[in-house]
Amino acid sequence: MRHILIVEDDRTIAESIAFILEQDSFSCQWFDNGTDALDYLDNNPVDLMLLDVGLPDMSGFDVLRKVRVKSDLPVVIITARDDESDQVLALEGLGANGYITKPFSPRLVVAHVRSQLRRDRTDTNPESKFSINQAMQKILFHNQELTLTQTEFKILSHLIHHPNRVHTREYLMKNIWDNPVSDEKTINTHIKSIRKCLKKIDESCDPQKIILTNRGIGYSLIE
Amino acid sequence: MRHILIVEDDRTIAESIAFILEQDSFSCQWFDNGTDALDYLDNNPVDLMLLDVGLPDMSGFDVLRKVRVKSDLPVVIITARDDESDQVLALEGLGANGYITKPFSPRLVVAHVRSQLRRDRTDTNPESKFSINQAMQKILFHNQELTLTQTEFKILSHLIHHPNRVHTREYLMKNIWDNPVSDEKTINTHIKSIRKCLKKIDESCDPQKIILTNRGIGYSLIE
DNA sequence: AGTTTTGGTGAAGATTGTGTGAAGATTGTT
DNA sequence: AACAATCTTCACACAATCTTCACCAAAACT
Repeated sequence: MRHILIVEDDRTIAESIAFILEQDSFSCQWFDNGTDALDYLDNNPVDLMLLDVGLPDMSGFDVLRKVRVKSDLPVVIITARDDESDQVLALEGLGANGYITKPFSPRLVVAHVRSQLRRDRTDTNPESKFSINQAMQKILFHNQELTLTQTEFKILSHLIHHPNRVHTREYLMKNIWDNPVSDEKTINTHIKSIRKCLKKIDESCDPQKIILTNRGIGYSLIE
Repeated sequence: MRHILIVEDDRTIAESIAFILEQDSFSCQWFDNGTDALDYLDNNPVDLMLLDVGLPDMSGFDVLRKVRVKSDLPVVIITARDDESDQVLALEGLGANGYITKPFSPRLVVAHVRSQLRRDRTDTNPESKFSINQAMQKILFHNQELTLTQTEFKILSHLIHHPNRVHTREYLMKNIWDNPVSDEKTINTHIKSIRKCLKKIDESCDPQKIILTNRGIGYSLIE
């Protein structure tokens, strides 16, 4: 569960944000001033900070400045002032990660929070045995690199991006080959080599249980 | 140098964004439609995508959807519609990373771009075997100077600036040559000479392990 | 059980990509 | 203009990869 730190001196706003975030299975901690929030941050694991600019003891920008001395924590600014130069300052000068102007709906806040945390999730997705490094065109399986050919890489990417879902041969053909090959059996062969690669990394695994054959339809990757 | 993909059908807007980003030492590639942009994305290393919603051939949201099938590339939406539910959809439902509503100043765009890219910075890497002196157009390898021709310098610079990442031949062609040469094999030859230079400095190294060939894709430098 | 359909497998051949040296073209210098 | 340095292209050899195919195994259906 992700833990969100809310720094906002308007109790009503803070509570409505907390309420909606908690419904979305985040946990929240609220402070109405910068000092306490910074203190809390020093001693508690926080995943993201929602930070109002207008605080009683110091500006939200000052809070952000102090946070940035120590960490890269995602910080989303909340403000009543819809001033573009403020936004530029926050995002570029101070290292904010997002910027929401009041009035806003609670859903927008959740959207921003999710958007910021999305990357972390994919980086370290402990549930999946796979991770993809698109830039390097590499796929890790149990944190070990698979040596795949380009076609194999494309097929496995598709499966990983939509796990637990059947990919028909027809679909794979259309999406992986620019000018589709004539024989659908070709895919069988590629799946075979992918399975062989998996087996090479983890001798004890059963590749047919990881990449499932859906008879008469296609293949699917099980998480 | 970070490479930004701009997808925007209004030429004036696209050019002003590109201009300001290039001043800020980003490199840009512009397309006025989604199809071409997606095609480009398949074959080129892009660090961030600026995506207009109103495109001639498909909605920006559709483009984003297709991008997300394959990658976690940071995507910042640009739109004329200041509609909160659109923003929620983009950020939460489709996985956009940022959202800018028109009209906006170029500086705000830069701020968003910087904000998104801040996290994965790899500027000063003390572990690298390479160091670049841009002003002198010199590259040191194990603290010894490489004697490179101008083209070789440009290629190796690109690789060093984005290590652990595949550079397609297409990408290198476009970014290194002003008027691209016709034959992609030319790159092979330059890579060959760069590898030879490395070998000359460090007899014991394996240049093919340092500059990796990614068959069918391109080359990448391993750190 | 026998038959039919579908998937798995390995191997062969076709296709494509890569490394290499050398030749010719281009550029820069004296 | 002559020369040197550098860049581009090319042809060839070789290696990796893709596709196809024939054959066998497994499952589904009668």
